[in-house]
Amino acid sequence: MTRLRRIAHLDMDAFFASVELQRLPQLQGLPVVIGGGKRRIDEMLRERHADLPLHEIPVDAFPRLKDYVGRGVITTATYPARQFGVGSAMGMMKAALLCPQAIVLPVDFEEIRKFSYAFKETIREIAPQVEDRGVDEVYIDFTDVPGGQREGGRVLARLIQKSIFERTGLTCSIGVAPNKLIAKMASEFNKPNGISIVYDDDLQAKIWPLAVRKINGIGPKAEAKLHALEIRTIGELAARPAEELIAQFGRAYGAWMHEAAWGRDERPVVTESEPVSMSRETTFERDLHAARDRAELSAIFTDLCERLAADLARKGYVGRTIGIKLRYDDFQIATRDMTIEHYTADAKTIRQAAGQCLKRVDLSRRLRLLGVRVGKLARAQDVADTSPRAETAAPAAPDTTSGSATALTLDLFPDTQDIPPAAPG
DNA sequence: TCTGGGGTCCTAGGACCC
DNA sequence: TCTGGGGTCCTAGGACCC
Repeated sequence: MTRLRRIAHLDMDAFFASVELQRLPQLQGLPVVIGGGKRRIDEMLRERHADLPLHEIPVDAFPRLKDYVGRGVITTATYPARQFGVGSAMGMMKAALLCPQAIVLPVDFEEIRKFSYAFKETIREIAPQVEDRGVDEVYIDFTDVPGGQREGGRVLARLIQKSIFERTGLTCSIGVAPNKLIAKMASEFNKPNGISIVYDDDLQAKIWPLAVRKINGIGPKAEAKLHALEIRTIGELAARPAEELIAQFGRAYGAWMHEAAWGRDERPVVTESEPVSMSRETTFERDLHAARDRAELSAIFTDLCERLAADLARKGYVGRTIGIKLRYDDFQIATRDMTIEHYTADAKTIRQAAGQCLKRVDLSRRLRLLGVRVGKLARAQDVADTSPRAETAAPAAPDTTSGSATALTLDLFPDTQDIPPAAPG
């Protein structure tokens, strides 16, 4: 029997919300959304109901969307919440209009990581070729796994679903297809807790009727442009000559689009990869101005650098390109970066370089977000010269640890005298 | 009262080198 | 006083994804 290439895409169902519902079964069946602000609602609950275990806290005690104030977006909505039109990436304020009675919970990253690790380990024990696509998604190469060919992959998919449920209590949806592109689309066909098997021959019947936006890699911009060309479905995309798409979208993207519409994708399942960059960013509770809110911004900036340095250290990486990101009140984004001579994971070095970058952007406008990024990463152990000392190693340099905090605070958002005051409003 | 935070990859121009 | 290519690195922005 010839062995077919069988690739699975597995997507956990409403992952963030489902994880919470493991601890809070009394919310089962209710509209619940995860996301939003930085307040620890679960901690508030625990304070107020310190005498009760989590699963006994009355449903009435949970905060509702209509009471929510803040700038967050929804990370995940339970299926009952989705009935109201509430979904991922929607602003909380808009969601509150659609479903005011929905319960709001914050993301518990620690818990999410535990469940993420658990379901991925479960999969690897059955099928070792797993590609990480974030906390709640993976690709799996079924091709050479025992049973991976039976019923086109359905038997193995069922085994994985059952094993994940037994270990975590969570459900997932799986698509199995000849490649990653189709598998990704297929995993959406029978959500939640579904399995969907697609063969090469199913292209016309199952893929071509779908909207072009269903292709992983066609986003809102490309979709709008395709619509302007009267291309709405994948079939309509496939009907256009590659040359036309290349003329419209450029050599690489146009050619890729054409291949995607014909269901062709040879990308392998990549089981290991190295990070390219790490970053920390934060959206302020209210827009801030470099001159007027200098102290506040400075403190936030330092905190971002320190957290980023801690991330790098914890994961064992150093980097050479240090950059900043701003989002202005009109949502326009500006980035600046610079590459330094020596790899670093040191908070002060990062802050110093990022401070240089800040001097090169317009700080007269109100800011909504500030971010710090380190790129050009290398493993700390692979780079000889990475200790914080090495970066500033003037032989006789005095230890400036105690005094430098002040110096760094002063040099941040420099020359603020030159910055015109913010427009009134 | 719209619109989070963490990533990847691509493009394109300029510097600089051979 | 005119005119090469190729290659790599750096930087800024943007599309897209989870």
